[in-house]
Amino acid sequence: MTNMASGNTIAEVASLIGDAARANMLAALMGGQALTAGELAHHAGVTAQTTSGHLARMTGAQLLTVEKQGRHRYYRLASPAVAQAIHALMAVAAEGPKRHHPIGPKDEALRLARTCYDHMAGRLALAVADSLVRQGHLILADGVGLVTESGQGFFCDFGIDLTEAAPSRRPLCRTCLDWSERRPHIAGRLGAALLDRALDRGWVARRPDSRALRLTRLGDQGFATIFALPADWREPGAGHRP
Amino acid sequence: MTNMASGNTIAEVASLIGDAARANMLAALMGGQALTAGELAHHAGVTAQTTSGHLARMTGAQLLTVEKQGRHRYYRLASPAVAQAIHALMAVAAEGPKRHHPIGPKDEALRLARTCYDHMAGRLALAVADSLVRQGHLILADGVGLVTESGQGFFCDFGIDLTEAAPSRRPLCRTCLDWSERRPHIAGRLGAALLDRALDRGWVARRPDSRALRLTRLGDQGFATIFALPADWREPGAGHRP
DNA sequence: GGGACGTTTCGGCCGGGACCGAAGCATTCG
DNA sequence: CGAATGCTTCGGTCCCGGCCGAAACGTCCC
Repeated sequence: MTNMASGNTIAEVASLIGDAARANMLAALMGGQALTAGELAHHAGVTAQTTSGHLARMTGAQLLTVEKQGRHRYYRLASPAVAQAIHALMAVAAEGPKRHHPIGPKDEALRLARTCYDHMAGRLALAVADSLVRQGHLILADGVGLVTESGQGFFCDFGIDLTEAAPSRRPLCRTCLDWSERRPHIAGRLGAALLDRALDRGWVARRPDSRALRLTRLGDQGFATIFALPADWREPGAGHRP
Repeated sequence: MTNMASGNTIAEVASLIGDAARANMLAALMGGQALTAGELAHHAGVTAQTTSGHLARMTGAQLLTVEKQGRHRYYRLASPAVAQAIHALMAVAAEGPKRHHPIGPKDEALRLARTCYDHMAGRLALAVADSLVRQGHLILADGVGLVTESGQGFFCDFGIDLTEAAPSRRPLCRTCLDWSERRPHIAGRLGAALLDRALDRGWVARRPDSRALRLTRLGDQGFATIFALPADWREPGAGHRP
């Protein structure tokens, strides 16, 4: 009974995530898009009424935010902190049972390029990160990234303003351990901005019902030239030792 | 019903954490020490039988590890990933309700110096981090830290070998958002090593039943001279604008 | 050996909450 | 306006799991 404070609220949060239906909804929202109550019900595999209750509780606890639009209600994760917590739980869940590649061959598209909350992941994201490091635009070490002098210019040319006086405490460039391969890709504000620009330019497009990203013909060229990707970046092991 | 894989195991993990009694035990273990079943029962405020059940489930799910020693059983967090997940959940729990300093004045010792899983936190840790940055031994930015050339020497002199060819993928220097103040302190392997050395040298000592650290007379001197701490490092706001 | 202590197992109680069917609002469209 | 659609509220069922008392097991000490 020393300091029992703050211990119980983490239990509330965790128990909210600790239900199969809700966890599935949250995992679906890790895609970064806002989803309607109906879509979330579908992801969770429960009826609309049940879903409604779940969503009410999660928004009440500030895990989600709602935005009503016509007769739809769009839900999204309330903050990067929530995404990070879910990510951390996924990491723990993945390391428990010793099945390292049990996910199956089904989702090759996911392994190639997908969204991870608000940034890109998959081999494309790894190739981009490797490339930025190789060109000296980014120093990637020990779980973080630092934008170099030359990087500032590069990202600015690419349409990303990094100077922003940071009203938010959100880190500029975190890294995120990739789920398919085992190497870090770019997350944080920089990661989000990269995804935004790539979507703006039509280099990648979201798929309807999946976190996978479709690499367009335009993007195929664009990434290869601007980021100077190696020819074999689609290969699973590429980039391990340049 | 797109990709429901992996969603349900995170629910299992989260639901394990999502119980008040278990959450209290885990929070207690965030101190980094191994604790006996009895101590954990005390922290959780439930009987020994109940605790036993909880601990069995958590070790079964690889959240905890046990080590039996005589008639005691020592439990600790099974991995840094578990600690990180709990940390992330704490962050979410803290940002929900808008009470920023509700914790109370009681635990001044905690605010001054405490352990956070395996490294130091509190104003002492902040002062150390500030100091290392000021002296150019460390670059702290965007949620990560990089050890500079001069830092390599400094830490080596202090008894920390950083060269270790990293058999573990664990980041050398992560940062961790401090709970009392709002600034980052040093975590990761470097953070753990700093705490170890400080304990070795008798600069700080663990308190019996709390995460708070006691700063010894020796440590008072030691930190001040080796790390060149400013005179006012004990003040809550110190270091904000050097 | 006997007794104290730490921990686990068993059995039973009981409450919270996940779930669904049916009905009630709200919004959009014909 | 009425019908269709998306979502919520209400009422009721049911089961999972947290909790404790009692008792067994293992370990240390005298």
